[in-house]
Amino acid sequence: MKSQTSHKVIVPDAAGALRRQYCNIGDASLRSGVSSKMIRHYEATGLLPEVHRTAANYRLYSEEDINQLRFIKRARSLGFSMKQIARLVSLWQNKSRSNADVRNLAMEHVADLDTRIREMQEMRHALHVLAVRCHADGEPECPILDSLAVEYPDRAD
Amino acid sequence: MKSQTSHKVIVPDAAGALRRQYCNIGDASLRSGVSSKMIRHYEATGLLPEVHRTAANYRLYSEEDINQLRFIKRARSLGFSMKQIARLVSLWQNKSRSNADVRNLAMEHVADLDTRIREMQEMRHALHVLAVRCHADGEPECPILDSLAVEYPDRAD
DNA sequence: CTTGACCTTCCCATGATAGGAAGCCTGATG
DNA sequence: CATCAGGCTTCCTATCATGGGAAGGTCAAG
Repeated sequence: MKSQTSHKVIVPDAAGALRRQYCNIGDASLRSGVSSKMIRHYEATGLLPEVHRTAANYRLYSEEDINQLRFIKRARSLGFSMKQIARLVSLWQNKSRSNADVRNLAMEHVADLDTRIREMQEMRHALHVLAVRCHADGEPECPILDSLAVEYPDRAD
Repeated sequence: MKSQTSHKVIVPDAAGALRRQYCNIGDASLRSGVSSKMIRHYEATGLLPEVHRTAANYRLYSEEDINQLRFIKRARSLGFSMKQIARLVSLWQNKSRSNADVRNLAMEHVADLDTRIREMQEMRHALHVLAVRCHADGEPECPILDSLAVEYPDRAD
């Protein structure tokens, strides 16, 4: 069985002592708010390091690992992409990072959010204008459908 | 070869006459603004009917087909999902539809947009607050990372 | 020893879109 | 008529973040 993986294996002898510091993926999930599925996925994509394993191949998470999961969780809740989060984690762990780099990353994401918010507000506005023009009286006549069905524009967007 | 498909085949005899009314997928794409890829995809998922084919199995699009593509294109640009668009198309083609149904569908989507806009505005706000607190002076000290790295919250979200 | 709750890996699905390969068809040119 | 470009066909793959589920191994309590 996979003897050439790089993570350290916690041998049974040491299990008693180490169980106090390490927890299984289920507990890591509970304590971080990240599902076990996603924890494994983050590991597979390199966002998380390969953690320790028991002799039975169970993953073992340290406090530090769990803090990293929480970091990722919070970054996700701010809408950062996985790629951005990978950069954030790397900055976080780099003691000689520049806070300017972090802020640039954040502002890049803010600009991205602004774009998407604006697009959705435009959709929202257009739709709402159509909806208030609709009598909604049970008749087939409907300005919303009429607007979608305009015939003339013979050009690609 | 696939003799049991349901679409009508335009036989070569009729080709001359029908070429004036029908166009290939590339032209349909240009005239509707929907990529050929997506036109085929919409057909595969049942959003579009199976169109006519030439004897060589090329798809042929009528004016009506192209209008339906434009309808879909505009609904997409308003952010409706494919499922919602399927409902919209079906209402559009139902001459005894109720405009109340259409407006309900639209308002459902408006509510959805509102939710997503609000979520993104909250992210945007939180991030911006952090970003303006960051000196961005090249030092490692960074309130953005600090905020992501808070240690205490030992609970699932 | 059995049982149930956990863990492992592997595969599949979502939704809308795009890229690409391999092969056939068509129209225009030499 | 032969050829060549470009358009068409189908089929497979990828994206992004997430989750569902199967088949099988592990562990602790009874």
